[in-house]
Amino acid sequence: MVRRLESRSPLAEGEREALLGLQQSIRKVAAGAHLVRDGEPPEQCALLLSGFAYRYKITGDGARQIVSLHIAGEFVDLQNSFLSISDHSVQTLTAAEVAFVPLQAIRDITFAYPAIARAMWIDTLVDASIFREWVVNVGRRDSRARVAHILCEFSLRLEEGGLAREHRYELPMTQEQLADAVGLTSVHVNRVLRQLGEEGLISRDRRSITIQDWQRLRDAGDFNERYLHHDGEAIVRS
Amino acid sequence: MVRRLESRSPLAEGEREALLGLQQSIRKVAAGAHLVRDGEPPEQCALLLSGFAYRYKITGDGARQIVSLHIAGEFVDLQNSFLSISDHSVQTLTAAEVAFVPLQAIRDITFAYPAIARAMWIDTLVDASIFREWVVNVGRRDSRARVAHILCEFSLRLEEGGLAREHRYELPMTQEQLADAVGLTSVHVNRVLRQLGEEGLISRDRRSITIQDWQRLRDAGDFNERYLHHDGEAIVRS
DNA sequence: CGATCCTTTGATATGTTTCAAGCTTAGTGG
DNA sequence: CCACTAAGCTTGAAACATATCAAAGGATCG
Repeated sequence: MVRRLESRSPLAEGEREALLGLQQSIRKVAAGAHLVRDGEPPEQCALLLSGFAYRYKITGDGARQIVSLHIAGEFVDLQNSFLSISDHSVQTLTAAEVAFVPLQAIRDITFAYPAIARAMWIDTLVDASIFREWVVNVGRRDSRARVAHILCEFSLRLEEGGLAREHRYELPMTQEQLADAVGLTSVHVNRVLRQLGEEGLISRDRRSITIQDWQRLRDAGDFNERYLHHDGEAIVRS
Repeated sequence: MVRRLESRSPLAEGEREALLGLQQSIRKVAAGAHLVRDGEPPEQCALLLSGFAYRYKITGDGARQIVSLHIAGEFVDLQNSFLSISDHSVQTLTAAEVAFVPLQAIRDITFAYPAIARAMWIDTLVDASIFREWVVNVGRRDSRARVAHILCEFSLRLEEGGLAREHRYELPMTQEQLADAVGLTSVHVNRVLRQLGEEGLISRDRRSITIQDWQRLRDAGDFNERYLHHDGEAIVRS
């Protein structure tokens, strides 16, 4: 599990063992549970073993902006691991299994094993790349493109994680949550989804999404997967 | 110079020397020069010694979104340092002095000195925190709040860098660039700036900004500096 | 001092939100 | 297992914020 994530960057030998030996407690948490709370000092670093979670911030007038979505196999919390106060919250979207590792253990292991530090660092750099793309999505694309873009992103990430096949996947988000991820209203997201359906780009059944025409959805969403840095090629070797 | 940046996290002894000994070439570059180009493999890591730069992406229909602004003393390029293809471009805003360090040297030094790796990692985590805040800014705040927010952010960051005093600073951006940073039109940014002026929150003279009423601008921009992680307290010690 | 880039302003167009209501689905307790 | 309830989805009509278009006025730099 842990290793799967680290496969982005060159794995070492003894380091895997160190990773596997990390002190951890595995817990099942309910949907809607908070893994990180804005304003509190992080104490644990959560790794999602199953389920979904999202990262969000609340504005002064109560609006929510979701700034990222996380799927099984991802570290939810390296972003906070060296900052003493969280600047955002993380909440589960579904019931989930989570491995909690004490932050101190993360700090120790990264200090002792440069290759592990590097792998985790790279993981946070990829997160940052996705944040940048989301700034663009929300800042410069119209509603149709925003929704199409995020559907493309989820499709690729879920397939990479083995959670989708053939451009079909379960997306356990309400339309309101989707709206909060793309900076729109749930009402408008609903209209856009309908429109994408009518155009034959996607079809939906409850929370399940099927991308019927990948190429056209990709175009509609101005989607280029480079920012996901998925291909092993995208990562440095030395 | 280099050390100043590293002061976020615990400085070590021999490590400073290693940092200062980094192979580098210092060059003056003109305004508008590219330090990083989208789609190309990064080869150097640029540290801004003076001047300003911004990070941006272009959408399929040619719109630009600026995803971050960088000021003297900041690493422009750690974000790419372990990814083999850049997912965005970086361009100078003004004439600037830049120290270029070969990426390989960065990779080597971070492998050899865990404390340096950690300091740089933290630097990229703070960048990521700012990206998140920008997602919120552009996704969930109206035009007035967006502009007010970014003016607050610049004020604090410039003061932190010794480039502003008393809430007064030079902001070497055109209104079009500002617009591309907040996801609006330059026309609309102009109107908002005028309005903020009329309300007595700011005053402008050419490219110089004076925040006349910090508290009210802060409120208008829904600004909370926590995400900047400026206070040394915000960083981990062990 | 001429030319170009930037700023400013007005009028109109448009995309998205807001408000409101009806409908469907999933969950819960009797 | 059905009935009830709450949550989420869907749709329409009107309001509003921001974009677009257009043109004039300033500033800056050879």
